[in-house]
Amino acid sequence: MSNSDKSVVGRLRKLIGEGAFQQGERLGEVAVAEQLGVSRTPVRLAFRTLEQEGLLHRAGKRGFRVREFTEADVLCAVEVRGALEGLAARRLAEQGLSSALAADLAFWIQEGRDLLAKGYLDEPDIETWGELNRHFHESIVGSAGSSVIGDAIARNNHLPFAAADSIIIDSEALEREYRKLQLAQVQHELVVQALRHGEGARAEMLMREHALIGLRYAELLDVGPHLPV
Amino acid sequence: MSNSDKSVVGRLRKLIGEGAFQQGERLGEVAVAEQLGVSRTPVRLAFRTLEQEGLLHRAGKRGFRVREFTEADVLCAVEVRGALEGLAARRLAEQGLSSALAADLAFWIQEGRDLLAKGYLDEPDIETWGELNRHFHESIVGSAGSSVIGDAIARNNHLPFAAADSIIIDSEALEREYRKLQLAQVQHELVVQALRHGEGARAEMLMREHALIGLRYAELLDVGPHLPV
DNA sequence: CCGCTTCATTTTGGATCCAACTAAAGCATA
DNA sequence: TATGCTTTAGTTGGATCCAAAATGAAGCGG
Repeated sequence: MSNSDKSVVGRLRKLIGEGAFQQGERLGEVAVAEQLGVSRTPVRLAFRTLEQEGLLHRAGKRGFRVREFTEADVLCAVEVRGALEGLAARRLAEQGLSSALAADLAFWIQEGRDLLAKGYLDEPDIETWGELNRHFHESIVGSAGSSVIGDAIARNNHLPFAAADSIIIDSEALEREYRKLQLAQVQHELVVQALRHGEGARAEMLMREHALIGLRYAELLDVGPHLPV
Repeated sequence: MSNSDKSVVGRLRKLIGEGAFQQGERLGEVAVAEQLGVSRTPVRLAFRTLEQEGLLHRAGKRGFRVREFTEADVLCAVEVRGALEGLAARRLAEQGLSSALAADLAFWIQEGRDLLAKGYLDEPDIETWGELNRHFHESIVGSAGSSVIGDAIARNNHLPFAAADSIIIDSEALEREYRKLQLAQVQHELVVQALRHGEGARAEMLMREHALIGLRYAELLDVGPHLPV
């Protein structure tokens, strides 16, 4: 809420995400406060927030430790997002798309088509895709009839590797990323198709699969064929 | 971590759950601090925790408001738990049950059978069922290979109506509750059966359905037949 | 009469102080 | 030498103080 408060939480989140602290390292309030140049109070507040976000957890009776993540945790966090976004998609399909939402989704679909139409990817496209991808996912989750799902996803997304916009990993291999985004675009369009037809189960499954694109699609794309789109 | 800190969070959680504050009511730090007889500091810490738990949310640029819940939110929170527990069950089925876990689950299944064997329910049984139900669910979620799912469920369970042990609502109508627990027991046993056979999809769906028992089964049980168990 | 600006009150954020508790080191004794 | 107790340093929680920001009201001007 306040500038500094947010900034302390944000800066710590960033530092943890960047691996500035060792996994499992004990964080003392005074040490962190000095490192960030603030007093203990905002750090204490931030620790509570970060604890709930899952980035820190209590170390016995005193202090906090940096949460350590295994590969299994990464996969699990992605699957959790898939399960939750899938739930949102199912609910949306079952309750029926409003025309406003249908138009909204169609707009982001078209944005994606436009982005990919030129047949390759360059640096600024990554940011553009991130934006439209975020809008697309937020439109679906935000229209599921309750903010509870969105909140759960937001909390899960605090794990740095779980967020939906962590698709782009390698900005060096833009050709592979282009093919990945082609697949993502196809999945987006299929999800919208399912939503339009009220196919709840299909929308859910497509969304769950879509969540895995950042993890499981890389090996396919190195050797796989180009998609005819 | 500290007594008072936990107690402030816990007391506020309880107060909010009991509806001591009006939905959407603005909570001032000083007011709450005086009401609880502590200084502002622990209240400020507690507010951050409760915000992350979803019980409070920021009111514009100043202060927090009590989160207001609609019926749709309640249903959604239960479905979220179902989706997450279902995910845990699926993963568990796919990775295979350890013999230790199989024994553990079998134990809680047997506890459930013993509890229901006498053919009716009395007051202390409610607490007993709550215990074994909690153990059963925790065993599954805690063995899914990562604490990420469990954390997400724990955060969701902070919504007072979403937790798995909020099945028992009406301790006046013990006969209906007995039939509800019979169904819950059957579902537990079916889940374990699916887990044993590695039937991931079935385990997931059973778990998701099981989550709805507190919401959607009441109307059935008023008029429905007794189960032959 | 309406709108903008300014001021005062209220509320929150940050810093500091003190007390309580924890963990570890050191000492003594068996 | 090992075990157990005591002491001590370090860390965290709670309270209070001060400053900054925001909200609401009052006053001024168009």
